[in-house]
Amino acid sequence: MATRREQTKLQNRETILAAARQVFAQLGFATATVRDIIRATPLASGTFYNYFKSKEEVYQALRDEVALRIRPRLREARLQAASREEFLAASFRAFFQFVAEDRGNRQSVPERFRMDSPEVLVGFAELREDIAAAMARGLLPQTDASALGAALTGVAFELAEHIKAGADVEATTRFATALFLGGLEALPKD
Amino acid sequence: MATRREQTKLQNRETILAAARQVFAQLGFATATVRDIIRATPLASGTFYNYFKSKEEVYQALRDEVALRIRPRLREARLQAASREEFLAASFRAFFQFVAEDRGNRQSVPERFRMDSPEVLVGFAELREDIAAAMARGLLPQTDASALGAALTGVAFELAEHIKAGADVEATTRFATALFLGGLEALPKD
Amino acid sequence: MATRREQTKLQNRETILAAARQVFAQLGFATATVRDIIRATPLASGTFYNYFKSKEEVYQALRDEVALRIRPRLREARLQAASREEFLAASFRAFFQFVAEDRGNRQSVPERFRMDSPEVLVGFAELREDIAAAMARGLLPQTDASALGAALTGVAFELAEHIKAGADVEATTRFATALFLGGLEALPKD
Amino acid sequence: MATRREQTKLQNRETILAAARQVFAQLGFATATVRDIIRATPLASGTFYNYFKSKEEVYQALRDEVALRIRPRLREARLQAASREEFLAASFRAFFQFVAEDRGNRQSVPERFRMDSPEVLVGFAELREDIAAAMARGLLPQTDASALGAALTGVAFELAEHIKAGADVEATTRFATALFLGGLEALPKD
DNA sequence: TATGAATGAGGCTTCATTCAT
DNA sequence: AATGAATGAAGCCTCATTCAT
Repeated sequence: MATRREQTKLQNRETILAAARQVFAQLGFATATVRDIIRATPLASGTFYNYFKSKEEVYQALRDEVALRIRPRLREARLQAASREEFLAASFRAFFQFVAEDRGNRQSVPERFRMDSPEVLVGFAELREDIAAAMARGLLPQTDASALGAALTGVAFELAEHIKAGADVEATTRFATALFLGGLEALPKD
Repeated sequence: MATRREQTKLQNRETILAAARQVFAQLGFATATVRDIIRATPLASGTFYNYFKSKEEVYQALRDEVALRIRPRLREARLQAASREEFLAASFRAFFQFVAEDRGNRQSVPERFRMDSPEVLVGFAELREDIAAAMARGLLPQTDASALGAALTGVAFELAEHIKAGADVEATTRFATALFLGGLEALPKD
Repeated sequence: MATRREQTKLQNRETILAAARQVFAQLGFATATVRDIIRATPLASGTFYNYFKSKEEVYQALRDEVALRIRPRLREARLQAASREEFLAASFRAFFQFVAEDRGNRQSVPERFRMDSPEVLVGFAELREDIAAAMARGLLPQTDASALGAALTGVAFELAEHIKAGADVEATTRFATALFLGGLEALPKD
Repeated sequence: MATRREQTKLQNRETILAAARQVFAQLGFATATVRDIIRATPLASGTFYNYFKSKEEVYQALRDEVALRIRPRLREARLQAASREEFLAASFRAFFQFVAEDRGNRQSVPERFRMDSPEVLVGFAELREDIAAAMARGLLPQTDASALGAALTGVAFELAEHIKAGADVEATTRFATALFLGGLEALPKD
């Protein structure tokens, strides 16, 4: 039974997370303070600590949320791909769509290129695995998997900024896909 | 002869900048404090303020230094390019070499992808200009210049991490160059 | 039948007191917090306040318990004494035995020489009365009753530390008794 | 050269120590807070930390001061003693006089019977040594040195309370001396 | 009566900055 | 110009206590 109290608890947690999202987006993780988060909330300072032990912990929770939403989508896109084009297009599209959705509700990746949290690192690890698997499947050419991963990531994140600024998802996906489709042919073979 | 005094002044400025470089590299910009910088210095706390108004200002100065060293090299590489391949290869090589040099003396870009300082933005602007010029010159195909700039930037910065981790400059340059050389052909025309 | 409820109440009170004893013994009164006590309990924080208004009040209650156990014994020992030696020996023995018992079950006086709680003060008052009575009975010489009380108390408490550290009750009693037996003869008469 | 600044520094240190003395005396060590000390001072909160790292450190400094003043006096009294009576009387007198002096300027042993600081423990160790030496010299009878030390200490501290309350130093010294002079004769021999 | 989340005062400490020397 | 102590705002966090359920 979801009693009133339990509801309030969930609500408070959400309130704090929402405030943290906003504050991190505005100030960046390192600059933001727990106080800033609390101030962006109608709650008392002590209440924060009933839900999270520290700024790090909220951040973690936020990250987990984001990663939980995006990672499965990316994975699926990559695993289901039947052709090289699909592999690339589906991946970019999934990512850009995600960013576009977030554009509205500000649930987004707080900082441009803050890519060292555990969750994100797991995401990168998954990408590397999937690239290796795709190479094995013949979907991608045998080349430096690590460099290829970096290139894909770099282009994706950098174009994501365009998406955030209002660029079209499909057009951007086409651009990135074409770039790699052509580029992969030319890459030095391992 | 005011020279002695002026020398000391320059020296103190350098002392502070060196300390700041070290501290930012170790703690990151946001975590580092003015105190940390002063502590890494034989100078007194008040002295810091004779040279810089705040942590931000030292950071700025550091950025300027870096940009001053890298930007002309990039510009030159791009302007002198006689062919598409040279345009790409020379740019990537200049950037990766710069990063590789910094690898040693720790003068490096403190944080991964902190690309919002004025100096860096100027760098981006220059890139956009040069891409437009290259398109006009027929060196690059007519495509979305902004997206292309983003893709180049993304790949460059992301592969720079590989360089920092010890990857070979020439091999990495070849990889990035081949990727774009092939990719550019396939890009949707504007 | 309100008995069940009353039992629970008593039980909760005991639970809290036991936790407080443990916590005070470990952290000392001033360092210990109400939270610490609650944490050492299966009860909720609010419940504490159904039984005690504050940390001070639990402490008081604990004191009262201790005093309730030791004071009658001391009183009886002094009142029943038929000779000076018995007066001294029985008093010391009663006190040292009590301390020795506590040695085991950790119900002990948490802090060395915290002698300002009302209950303890009553104990001192009783001592003074009994000394005066003993002087009247001729059991003790006519001397400064207050100073004598202080001396007895000082020796008793200080030797109690030896008892806590494992010293023998009888030997310690003999020592203290002999000291005062001899000393009383020599005291300046009032 | 004692520049103005150095003087101010010394003065501030003294200001803090004085405030700490007062605060500890009033609230006890554990209850007192750094804030309390600062508030008893015209200084800013941060200034405290220019002089002491923590409450513990001020306390230590205070202890050292007290111990530095009383310990040599006690030592000398005991070492110079030519007779048993002198040994006892000089010791008690030195201690009671010290307490009496402090009565006025509130520099006193802050808490009744807070006898576990390092400095105080050194004082006890010295007492034990001196008792052993006095036994060797024949000044004190061969008996349980540790128990004797405890008895002396207990009587001294407890009677010190009388002194603080205004009792006469000489009379109290006579009382304590007589007690032990008589008592020592009667003690069980080792 | 028991619960435990919410509250906000208040503890400790570090920080950027000023300013007398 | 250099110094470094003083300042007090502001960070983090824990605490005692209340109060709706």
